[in-house]
Amino acid sequence: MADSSRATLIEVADRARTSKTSVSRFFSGERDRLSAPLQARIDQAARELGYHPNLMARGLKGAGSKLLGMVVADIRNPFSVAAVHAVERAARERGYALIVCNTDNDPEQERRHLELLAAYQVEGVIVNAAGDPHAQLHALRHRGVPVVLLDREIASLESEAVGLDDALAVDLALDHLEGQGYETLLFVTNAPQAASARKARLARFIERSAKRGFPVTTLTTLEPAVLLTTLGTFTREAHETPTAVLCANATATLSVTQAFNALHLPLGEVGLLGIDELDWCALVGPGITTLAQPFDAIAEAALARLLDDCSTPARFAPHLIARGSTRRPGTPPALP
Amino acid sequence: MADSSRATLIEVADRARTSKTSVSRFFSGERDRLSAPLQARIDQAARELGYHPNLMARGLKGAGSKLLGMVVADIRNPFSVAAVHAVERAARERGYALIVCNTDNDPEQERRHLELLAAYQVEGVIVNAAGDPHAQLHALRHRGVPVVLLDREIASLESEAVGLDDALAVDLALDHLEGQGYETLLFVTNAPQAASARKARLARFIERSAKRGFPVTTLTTLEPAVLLTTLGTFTREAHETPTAVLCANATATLSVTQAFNALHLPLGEVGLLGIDELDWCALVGPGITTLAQPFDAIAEAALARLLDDCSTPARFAPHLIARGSTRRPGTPPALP
DNA sequence: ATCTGTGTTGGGAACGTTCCCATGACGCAA
DNA sequence: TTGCGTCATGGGAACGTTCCCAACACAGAT
Repeated sequence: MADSSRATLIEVADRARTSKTSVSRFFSGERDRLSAPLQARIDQAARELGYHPNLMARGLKGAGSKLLGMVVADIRNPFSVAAVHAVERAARERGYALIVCNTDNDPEQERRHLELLAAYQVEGVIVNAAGDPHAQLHALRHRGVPVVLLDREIASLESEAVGLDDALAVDLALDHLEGQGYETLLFVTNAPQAASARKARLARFIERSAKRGFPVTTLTTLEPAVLLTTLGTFTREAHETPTAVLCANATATLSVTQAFNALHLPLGEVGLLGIDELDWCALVGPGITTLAQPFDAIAEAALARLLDDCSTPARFAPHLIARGSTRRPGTPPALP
Repeated sequence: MADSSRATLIEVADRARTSKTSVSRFFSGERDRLSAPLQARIDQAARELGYHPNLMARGLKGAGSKLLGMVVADIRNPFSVAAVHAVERAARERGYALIVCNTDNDPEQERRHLELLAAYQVEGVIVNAAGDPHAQLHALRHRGVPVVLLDREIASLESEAVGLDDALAVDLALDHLEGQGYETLLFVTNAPQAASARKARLARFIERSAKRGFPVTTLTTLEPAVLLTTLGTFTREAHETPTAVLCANATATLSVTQAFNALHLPLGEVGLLGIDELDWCALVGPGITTLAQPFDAIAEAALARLLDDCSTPARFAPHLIARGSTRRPGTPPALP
């Protein structure tokens, strides 16, 4: 049975003694237009032949490919993993498959991948941009393929971005750190470059810090040597007031934690708060306080924009997970 | 310019005053069969029209779809992330795109995804199986679509598995732990069930331990409550000899580390070694010793089997990364 | 001068589907 | 009876490619 090597619509039609049109209808949701006996015959014939529609052929002839594309800047980044997971899940629930492409932060790869996705007639693309491939994105858009930007904006397509509310995230972080008694703050991020979320967070930090009248200290590299010396002098110079470090994202949190380790900085006495929750944050020393992103909501919103193009909210609030790294010695645990 | 909304082969041909055949050749690697002036004309016409081949159409007409499918059991598992990253990269280098599907360990999803991939005419499938979808796999195989199993074997397709050399990994772990002076060992894994790698590692641990004459202690759940009590009594009862815990994979390492934390077990004094390297392993206490998998080699081998079907080695040796968690107090650091 | 080979080009038929339109059959109002 | 919607079905032309085969030109060998 089930010689499934290549059953086609026509073979099913022949076996069910009907026409390809009817079989096509049967498999593309117009089943109710067929009489009961015919439906039964088709169903049986298809089952016997192990028939499954060829989605390439379907995609060719105008009908939707039921494919979505997702381009991520670095799939090993925990942020991307969480995002991919959430998006895949949301897509699946809507009957779409997801082609995931990784660019390793290479704009050239990004361009190539976008062209590839276009070539596969995807019905929508979610981009976590590494560069600024506006040519490719506009081409897609112009073809009628909707595009949603995740976490990183691009100047020419600003309106379509979905992601964390960066300003709010920084505000929450500062409120928490201030509430815990930290006064001198250092903001650490990897080079902002084209990544708009990093830029937005950095800008907000500078703006808010200035407004509070605190000295504004930022570091925009994760280069280990620089990080070590900066962190070293920062904590030494400011040691008369409680100091803390705010990390702009998962990558920064990892590097900074490594630096804390190398310098034997006492977590908590020197505060540490990271944007992005990671599964090891609870494990290091007294635990690292983080702001977690609501990925399911973000993914859901991205798909809604893509497919239903109802304009769901685009910016989401993070969730504070308070741990020991922002509890100064002798201070009671923060209330939940 | 670049009204790329839907340029087709024929439009390019018309504009270049030639035939679709020539344009087709130009875009499918037979460029050198065309005279230089013709090539130039086609190139210019295509560029002006912003033409890109429609891969759906190409995939339809027998020619390869240049698509590969990958089904992973849990994309949030660091193992899967590393595997996906390596496979995507290797695939890209060979000119293939990768559809990544996540099953969240649900056999039903797995079946669905395999059927989906078949429907997209993928040219090969890499499966990190959650269940035992042998019907779907055989159907694919029978259709001429090669299948490679990653990390988890399936009884009926045993020959095609690629992954870590589980027995060797356990042996290396035991050698290292023994060399560091640990005598009483506990092996922790999530429930083996259908996951053959877990089973293989567990079996090897039992076999080797028995051969050495040590008591064989294993735990096959990561349920926090059970883990805590087991770990507690294990370290208490055996405290006259140096004890250590061996974790079967990344997930186990995470859970066990959490338990160590909760119980305030001193890392190193109680040994800890995990199979699978994780980016936070260097950060927890004195660092956690791990056995890293050579993902690039594994991915390369998987693709080689898939596409060139040369039978490259199927089992790979892990790489020991010795850290503080397997260094007993008063012992000098292990030699590299 | 004719034959044969090689290199370049084009025409037409697939591939498996969807979709437009045509065909009957049937029931019901005129 | 005729006329006319409605329902169930089928035939054929797309969709954008690739690939087989034919055609032609031009070289060198006979």
